[in-house]
Amino acid sequence: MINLEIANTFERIANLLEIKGELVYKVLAYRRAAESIRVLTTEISSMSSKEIMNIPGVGKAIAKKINELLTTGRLEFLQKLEREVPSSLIELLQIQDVGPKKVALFWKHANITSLAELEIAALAGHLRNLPGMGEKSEARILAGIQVLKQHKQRLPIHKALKIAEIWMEKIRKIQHLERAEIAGSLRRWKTTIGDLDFVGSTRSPDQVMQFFSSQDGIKRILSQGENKTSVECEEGLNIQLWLQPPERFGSLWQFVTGSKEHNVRLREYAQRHNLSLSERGFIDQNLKETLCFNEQDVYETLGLQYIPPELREDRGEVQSAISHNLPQLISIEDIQSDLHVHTDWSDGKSTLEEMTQEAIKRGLRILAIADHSIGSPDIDNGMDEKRLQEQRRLIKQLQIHIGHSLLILQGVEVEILLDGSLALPNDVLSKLDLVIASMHDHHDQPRSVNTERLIKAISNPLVDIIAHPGGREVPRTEGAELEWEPIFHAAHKHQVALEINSNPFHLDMDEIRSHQAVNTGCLLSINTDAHVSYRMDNLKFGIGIARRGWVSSQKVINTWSKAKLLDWLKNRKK
DNA sequence: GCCGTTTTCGGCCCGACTGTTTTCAGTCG
Repeated sequence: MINLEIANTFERIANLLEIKGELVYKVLAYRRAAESIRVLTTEISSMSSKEIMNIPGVGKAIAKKINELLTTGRLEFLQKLEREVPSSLIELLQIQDVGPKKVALFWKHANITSLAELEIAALAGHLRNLPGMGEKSEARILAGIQVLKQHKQRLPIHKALKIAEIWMEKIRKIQHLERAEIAGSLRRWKTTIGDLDFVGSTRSPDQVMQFFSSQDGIKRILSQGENKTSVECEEGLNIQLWLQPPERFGSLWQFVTGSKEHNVRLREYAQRHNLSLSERGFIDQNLKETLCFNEQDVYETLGLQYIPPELREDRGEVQSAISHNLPQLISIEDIQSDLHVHTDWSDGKSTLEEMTQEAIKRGLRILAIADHSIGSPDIDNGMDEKRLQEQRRLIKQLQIHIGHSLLILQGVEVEILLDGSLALPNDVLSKLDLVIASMHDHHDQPRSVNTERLIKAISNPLVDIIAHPGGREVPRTEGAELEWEPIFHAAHKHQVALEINSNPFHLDMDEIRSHQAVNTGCLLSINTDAHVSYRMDNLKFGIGIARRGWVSSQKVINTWSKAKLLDWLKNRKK
């Protein structure tokens, strides 16, 4: 059983216990354990019992359950729970404004156990007579069911960012608003975004909220107050605007940026120092306030190192900030090269010249052209020996033409075949400056087969980078199932860099794998995989993943100088 | 159910908003 399955099991237990009406702290304990396990960088099945007990949020009782899951694949506790509480109730928790108490109410007072039954009851007006319910609540629930039925998924980050930028512009034009910023999971660069959060400072909150909720593009107002207003926009996304006066802006921005789990951890730490922390600032036991104009003031008041938004997920960042031990995260300014772009020589839309000009415009020092090889699925004009030679000649000419500011390398994205061999022979690959290997099909093989296939490619001494190792395509497929640890060890041993692909449809490896890879000693490469010149702008998404994965610049070969990178390429061929 | 710079027991983050209520429970982030 893999970590994800174990984490999902505990999440399921938490949901069922919550509906059953179990003590909230017990529910919370299962949720915390589930989340720690989900982001663990080692497979639990390979851990000792002592190591398992060291997982944050895992104590005696949960460790015992993990052990039962690992040895039998089942859990008696969960099976008993499922006999008591219908599991079809869990999906009701996804409805807006429906929590565990309401679910239990519908179940116990109206014998409702599914989404369909709830909708029928709401349409028939049967919910309004339940204790604590009324017509308005019934209508809200019906609206919530409609939203859920529209299959509303979290948006990929690049789409959310586009919508957010439009709204940010609208919001900044509102009068009496002194400052406005993006917060929430978008500021933390999460791969998918559920809703948009904005924060602002003002002394006239009523007027600002009035302006905000009367903007074009709003479908309905979910709630409106002077501190917080929540609307659903026409794109189907919920948008929140939070306001505080300027002297409280820092604590507000910190709070709304989240994550919730990070904030809980931070507030617990504040409490141990006899301070109560909220979006309004700090308050001590004598009710004396400490206000935070800037976000940094929040962490400084607690004596902590400043924690960048991307790390605020309660994955040990507070502990590291206490000991002033946070990593120096990579930033977009550190990047000197893009080592994986395509041109119209294969399936790209831009020419060699256009890609080169774009790289110069972006201040890059090195650009590697890596068109698809023959043998790649859905590519009609994959590169073979002859066309690679031809392209090489043109690259040389282009290099002379543009001078020394940018070094153009000739690479290839060679297809990893089903048996792990490469689609081009070694004597062709050895003439190139850089070799990227990747697999684009047959992801549905068993985990061990996929793993072996990838490791065979990694072991080829001519391979420098493995691109998008898992092959996920958001949201179409999660890609190949892999045993990551042996892959990391092989990549480390053969000094092959693993890619963080910045294309928002890939973002592969993800942040957890990236963290794990670096911990195993692997080198990473962050590339755009741009198929048209302006897509080099996607780099920011790859950087977001790396920063969320605690990656510092030394581990990323794209931050290296020309000399260092060329040295590495030369030496590893030996 | 977890956990400890007052602790192996008694806590466990905090405020905003809504709706159904006459003072609060539920939900959310």
